[in-house]
Amino acid sequence: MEIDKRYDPSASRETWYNFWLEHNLFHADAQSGKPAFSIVIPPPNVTGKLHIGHALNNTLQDILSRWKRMEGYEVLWMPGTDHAGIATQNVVEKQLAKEGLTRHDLGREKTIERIWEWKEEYGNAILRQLRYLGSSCDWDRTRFTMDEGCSRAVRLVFKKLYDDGFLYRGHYLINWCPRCHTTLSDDEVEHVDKNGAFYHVKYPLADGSGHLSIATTRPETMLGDAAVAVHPEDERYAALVGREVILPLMNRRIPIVADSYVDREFGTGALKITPGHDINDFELGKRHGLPEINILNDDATINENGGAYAGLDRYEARKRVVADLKEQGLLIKIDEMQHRVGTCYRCDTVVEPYLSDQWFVKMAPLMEDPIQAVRDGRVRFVPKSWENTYFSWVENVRDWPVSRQIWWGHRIPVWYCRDCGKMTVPLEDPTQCEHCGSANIRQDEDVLDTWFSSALWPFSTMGWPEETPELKKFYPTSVLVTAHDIIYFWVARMIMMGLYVRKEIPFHDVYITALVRDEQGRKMSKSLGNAIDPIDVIDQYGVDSVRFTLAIMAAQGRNINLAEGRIEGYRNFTNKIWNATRLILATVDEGETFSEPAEPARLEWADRWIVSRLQHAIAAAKRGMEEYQFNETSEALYQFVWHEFCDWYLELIKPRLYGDDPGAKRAVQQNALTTLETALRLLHPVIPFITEELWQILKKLGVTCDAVSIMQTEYPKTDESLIDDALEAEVKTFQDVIYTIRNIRGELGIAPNIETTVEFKTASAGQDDFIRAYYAPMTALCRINAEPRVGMELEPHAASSIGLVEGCEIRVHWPAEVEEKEIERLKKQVEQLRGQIERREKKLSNESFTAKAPAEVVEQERARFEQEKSECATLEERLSVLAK
RNA sequence: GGGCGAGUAGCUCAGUUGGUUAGAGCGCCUGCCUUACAAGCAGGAGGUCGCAGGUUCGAUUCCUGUCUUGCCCA
Repeated sequence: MEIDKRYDPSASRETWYNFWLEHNLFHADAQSGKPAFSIVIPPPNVTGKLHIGHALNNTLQDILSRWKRMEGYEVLWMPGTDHAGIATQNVVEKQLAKEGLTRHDLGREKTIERIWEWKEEYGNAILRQLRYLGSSCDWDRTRFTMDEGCSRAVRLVFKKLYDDGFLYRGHYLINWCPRCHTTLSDDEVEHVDKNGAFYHVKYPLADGSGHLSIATTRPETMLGDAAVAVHPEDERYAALVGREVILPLMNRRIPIVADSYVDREFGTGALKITPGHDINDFELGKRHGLPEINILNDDATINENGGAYAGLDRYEARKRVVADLKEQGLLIKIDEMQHRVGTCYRCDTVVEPYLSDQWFVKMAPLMEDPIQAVRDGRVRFVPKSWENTYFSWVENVRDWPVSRQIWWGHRIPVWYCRDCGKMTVPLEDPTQCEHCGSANIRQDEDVLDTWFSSALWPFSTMGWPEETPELKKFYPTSVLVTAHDIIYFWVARMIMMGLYVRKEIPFHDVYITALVRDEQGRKMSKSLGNAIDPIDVIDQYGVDSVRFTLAIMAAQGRNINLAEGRIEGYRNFTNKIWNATRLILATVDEGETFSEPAEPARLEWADRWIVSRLQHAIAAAKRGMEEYQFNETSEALYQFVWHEFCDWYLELIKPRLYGDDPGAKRAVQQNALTTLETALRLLHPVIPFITEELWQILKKLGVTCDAVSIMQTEYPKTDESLIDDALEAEVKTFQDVIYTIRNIRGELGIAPNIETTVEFKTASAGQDDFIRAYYAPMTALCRINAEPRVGMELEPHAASSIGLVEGCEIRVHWPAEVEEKEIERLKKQVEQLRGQIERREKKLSNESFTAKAPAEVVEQERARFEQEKSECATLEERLSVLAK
């Protein structure tokens, strides 16, 4: 039977993904009697494109899902997207701009319609890309944060929070993006280092007796200054506290206050206070009862409070302010300074602290239970160290501003009465004020932060508030797989909402993946051009190779520095599996089947050995899966398939596969095929496509169970009775003999196609038997003379090299001209051995070692020491014969 | 300034009750188109495990300091 010389991953990907879909194999049955395993996908932005981080994250979720299915669980992997308020509205606004329109030209309703249209047409590209990756999500259940069910959940939770007193409206300083025209929560602001200037300015004392020097990086905000603050224990300024200065340019009298917030060492030790435009000043202002003066419009131009500067853009205003100060002789100096500037995480515009009316969620009381849930292990972070990150946020949590001044999203369900001024927060849209009955009401203009709906995702996707079969079966979910950068944004808030709304944690485990960076450890970004596009590399190397690479690199660390070369390396691995199968199949006749197990009597040591090794591989793979050590699983399987099954087993059985004993051939085919089939099942969660393709071929041969797909088969279990430690040790010795002979041949440059004579001067009768028993495979694996020369009393042979395995002298004969090479080789080995002997001797003569180290360690050392000494003596003797 | 990480082969990464000669992939060198695979086979070179102390019979591993570096926060 013949298959192609190379594996074609792209054809395979399409064929088998469609096959799984046709057979509905990803669908989770909420009525199933099997134990449940569930994952909700971290919903990617509906505008998103699959990047390598998604590829990693979803590969791992898919590995877990496929593995658990094979372990007999009813698995739900819930897919979906989030509406990504700002990002999505931006996309459509850009479209409108091309038509010369703004959203205000269109109006709210029409704009939202346009966004829906866009979403329907282009929105779910990323879900198609997840299919490309092989994700076994239950697509029938695909959800969207703005679909009817999720929106209903948002509405209910909002009302519950309001009724319970956890929502309030406040005039607060928030982060404002002047470009997106919206509020950002603290964690949507990224801080970047920028080169700026540090301006030293004179503020004259009101009584004309001199001036105070203040220093600022943002001189334009002085238009809104409400005070100057100094440290209460700062002797330089002690006499000035309580007096006033004249605010330059504005000619306003403002007080000098004392507050320990001020850092005496920094700048001049005197700080201008602008409560309307700096969060620390805002808090300081509250303490001192200072006015909050807002000098900005929402597009970051100066408003009427900025006097002569009204109408200027903030940066233009800065220039003018500085120029005017200079002209008036109030500018002392300008230093260069690096400082951190908050920018919008979506558009990189510098954000402004801005006074605004916002809805806030009171977080501290809601976070008490989430803190406890992680403390007592109801929710477990893997790796555990991420708990620190979680705690550092939840224990210092600030109230959560949930208003967003955009149109795309869940509109805040609050109506204000123009007559009585009270608020109505109903479940259904109202026609009148519930307090005074007036119809003169208006709905809040803002929408909710996208993360508000994301926080409900684990239960809103399962049909809450209905107590659906899905909720009963699959909630709480088993594990959440996500990256560390959204522990604040998302993970903590899901735990909070789960506990608040359902009195239940949303998931048991939180597996935090590493971040994928480029090979130099830099963030992958469009502007650097260092991003690896998963779709590109899937097309280039095949999806299984990409998945295997991500899995084997998914150690529990912080970063994965991904080099494309590694994908190529693991592409070769998939091809290796393909060709191993090809080798066996080539020996199978057309129409032949293998539904019977091999007859044990016809099997040989090599067969029992590979089966024994397989048990170790199964155990390692399972351990890795259970502990989220996907790299361990992948590594163990790679090692087994390539370096044990292919390198040794297949080489060892070739004589039988190609031989003329039909009974032996059939038995070894059976053993090889079942071992291969087991390996395919072990690998399936990681590399689903090639394993399915090969498994289907084996199925036709009757090697497999009769399941429709490898997806439905059982994940292999270790059978302890098949582990044969004695045999494994014996084979290890056999391999050492082969390595020794190959090494000598290689070092001496004896060509592989030249047959050499090798003789074995054994150290015991048992060794004699061993060499004779394994002699035939030795001839095949390292081209040695068919005639065994074995014995304890062999005469020395002049033209030969010596290698030693467990005291047995292995003499490889060579033609005279390699004598010099042999001397070199021996010298190198003797030198190495002497070093080791010296080190060990030192150790053994150290009395504190022999006295304090465990007896078995000392014994082991001593045995090795004796062994090495005797080997060294043999080689030295040989060297002296050759060198004379 | 505070917190959390990282530093192991030329590159990218593994490495736990502390104990042979520290591993893998890629790259490199030598030889092979050996009837599965040149995306392959066989052999080889390459590391004082960032640096300095400490604990220990013994440290890549535990502790302290230090340098470099990444991320988060102020």
